[in-house]
Amino acid sequence: MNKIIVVCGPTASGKTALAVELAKRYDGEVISADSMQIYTDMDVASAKATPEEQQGIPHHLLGFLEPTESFSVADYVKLCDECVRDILTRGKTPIICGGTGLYISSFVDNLTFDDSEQDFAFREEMRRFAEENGNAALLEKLRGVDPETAGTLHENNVGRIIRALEVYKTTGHTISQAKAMSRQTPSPYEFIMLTIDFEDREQLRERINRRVDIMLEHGLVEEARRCFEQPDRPTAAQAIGCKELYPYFRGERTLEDCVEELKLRTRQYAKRQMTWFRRDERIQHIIVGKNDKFEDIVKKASEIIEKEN
RNA sequence: GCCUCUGUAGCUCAGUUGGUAGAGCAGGGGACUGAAAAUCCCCGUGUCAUUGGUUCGAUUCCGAUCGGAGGCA
Repeated sequence: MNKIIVVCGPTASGKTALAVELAKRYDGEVISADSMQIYTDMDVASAKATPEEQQGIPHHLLGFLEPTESFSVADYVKLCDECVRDILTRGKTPIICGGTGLYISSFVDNLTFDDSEQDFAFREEMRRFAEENGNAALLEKLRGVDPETAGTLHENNVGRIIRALEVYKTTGHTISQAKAMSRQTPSPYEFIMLTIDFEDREQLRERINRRVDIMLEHGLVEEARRCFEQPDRPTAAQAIGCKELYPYFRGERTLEDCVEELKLRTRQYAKRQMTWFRRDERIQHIIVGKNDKFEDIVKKASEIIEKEN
């Protein structure tokens, strides 16, 4: 095996189990590609592989950062690369597994991020500007310095507009230029990319529902409460499975209602993930039929891998 | 039993002074380069409960029937 295996797909699709099984077959180690599993104290909500699920296979980039810390794609790409090098040096197969499309494609495309800083004060200033003058005015501001990017953004996408302005302010070049520069060298690695898809969307819906129920049994409420009581979590607070329970902690809604909301939000998230993975033509789809067992999925994956390698 | 209100998109409801209807949510599709489990964009034909009547024309007015809610006995 001289290629890197990537296992992506929507939440609750069974990526973790598949990655571990593939690691056993191809002498691999798993590198997580998940923006929430990087954190400590998010084990249940982020569905981090438990020691039993890991089955002795080494897992990287899981739970190494305090939830109060912020993190970015740039950090991810750097850390992921370190893991890959390390694993390859030891003669093993890296298996990248996760659902954060941005992280995965940034690594696979070997994006290079320059040293531009994040300027939170500037972001705040721009946010206020938009509130006072309207989103359209903010977009016009961007059009003045980077018409190309401005043309691709909708005025309501304030966050992206601000980011584009921030790049210009902190680096002097536009985000369009930065994008072009970030793609100068293709990845030195070769990848076999797999995603798990379902014949019928209802299958995934059922898996999601079942998984949320299991999370509750595993202490999701207590974990979410810790998140609720520690508000200074920049990224971690966005985790699905935490914020949906806040109305319950505030006494505004019943736990049952919040759990329904959580399932709904998870389904919607899964849909966005599928959109992401559908777009990338390098990704090969493993279609899971209604009667397929885990072994069938592993078999389909192995066939693709053996053909590609 | 009588009276009142009500029956419109999967759900909650607008609306049409009579010319076959539209929001939110859900759902579907899409975008995505430093907080991405986030952020944002696009997509609305449905026997207007059923059935008679009035009318050029009824989802809209009138009657009956069948659901639902409330009130009085």
